[in-house]
Amino acid sequence: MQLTPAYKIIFKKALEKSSLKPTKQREHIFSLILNKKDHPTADEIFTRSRETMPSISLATVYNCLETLVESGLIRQVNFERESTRYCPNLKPHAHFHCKETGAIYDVDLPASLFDSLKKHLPKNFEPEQIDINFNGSIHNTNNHS
Amino acid sequence: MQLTPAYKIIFKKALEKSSLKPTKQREHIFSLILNKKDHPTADEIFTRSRETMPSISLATVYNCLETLVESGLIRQVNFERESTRYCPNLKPHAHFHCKETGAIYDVDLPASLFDSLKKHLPKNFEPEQIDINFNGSIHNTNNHS
DNA sequence: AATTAATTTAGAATTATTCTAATTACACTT
DNA sequence: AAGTGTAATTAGAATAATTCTAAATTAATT
Repeated sequence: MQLTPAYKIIFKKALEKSSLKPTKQREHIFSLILNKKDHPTADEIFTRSRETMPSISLATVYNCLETLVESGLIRQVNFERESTRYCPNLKPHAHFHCKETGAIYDVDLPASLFDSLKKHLPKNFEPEQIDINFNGSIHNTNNHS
Repeated sequence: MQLTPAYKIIFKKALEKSSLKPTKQREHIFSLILNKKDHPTADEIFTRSRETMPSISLATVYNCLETLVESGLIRQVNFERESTRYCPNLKPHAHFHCKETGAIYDVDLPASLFDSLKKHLPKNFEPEQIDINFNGSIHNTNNHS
């Protein structure tokens, strides 16, 4: 679980911009989220972290996730009131939540779509973030003969 | 806190479609949400309910809200992991959450926008619901001279 | 090495929601 | 009208994700 040199620089810069320190724990958690691009919960991240960093605590996982989000390195994803999930994809995209399996999929969207959404807001509404969440199921498209 | 005759019919039909009973408590909570179009939490609804129906319990409020949502009479709105809020607006719309005041505003959107969103899904993804949430602040547009 | 500030840690506390089991209400039969 | 059965309501306990607290550790700086 290692950051590539390129990501290591991004990581350090993003934290230093808010005068936060690039600690072992923060780097560990960031690399973990980057390298397995599902959308893990804090608790899943905690469990995975312990495999290679057995001394890390759950509180630290929560703390690190918070700082990574604040620094803009990862995003939070919420579906209903399920546990918050974390996502390293910073491109404009939506999420699809399969109600059967619980899996979450990224859905890339053109930036223009986000722009046309914004046009429907009153002029004095200043959105900072737009979350688009689909909820549904995934059909099986197997060919039965 | 009374339902209009027209809404009373809608209410009964929606529940009976799922063979649920149009009870006093369910009607009370539905009318409460309809008549004050903010986006109250279960606990706020509980408090307001007790003013005119002091014997109602919090569990009943949760139960009723669940059945109203299932029957399609109201919608749930979630922001991050804040308490779930409830919304009687069934037209296609998004929500804007003011991070300063916590207030939630309905933002009407043309159905066509939801359609173009759906076009970006893989063909076998079947969305049942689409939630669009803006998070941000509201600028003051006063004229200072 | 001493000082300071930030970070991590373990465990307690919080809070929204769900669960459980008992009671009540109501429609339908006798 | 009394009895039966099913659904709904109720109070309070239980759950689970997250936050808080206070102490311990780490790292940077004098």
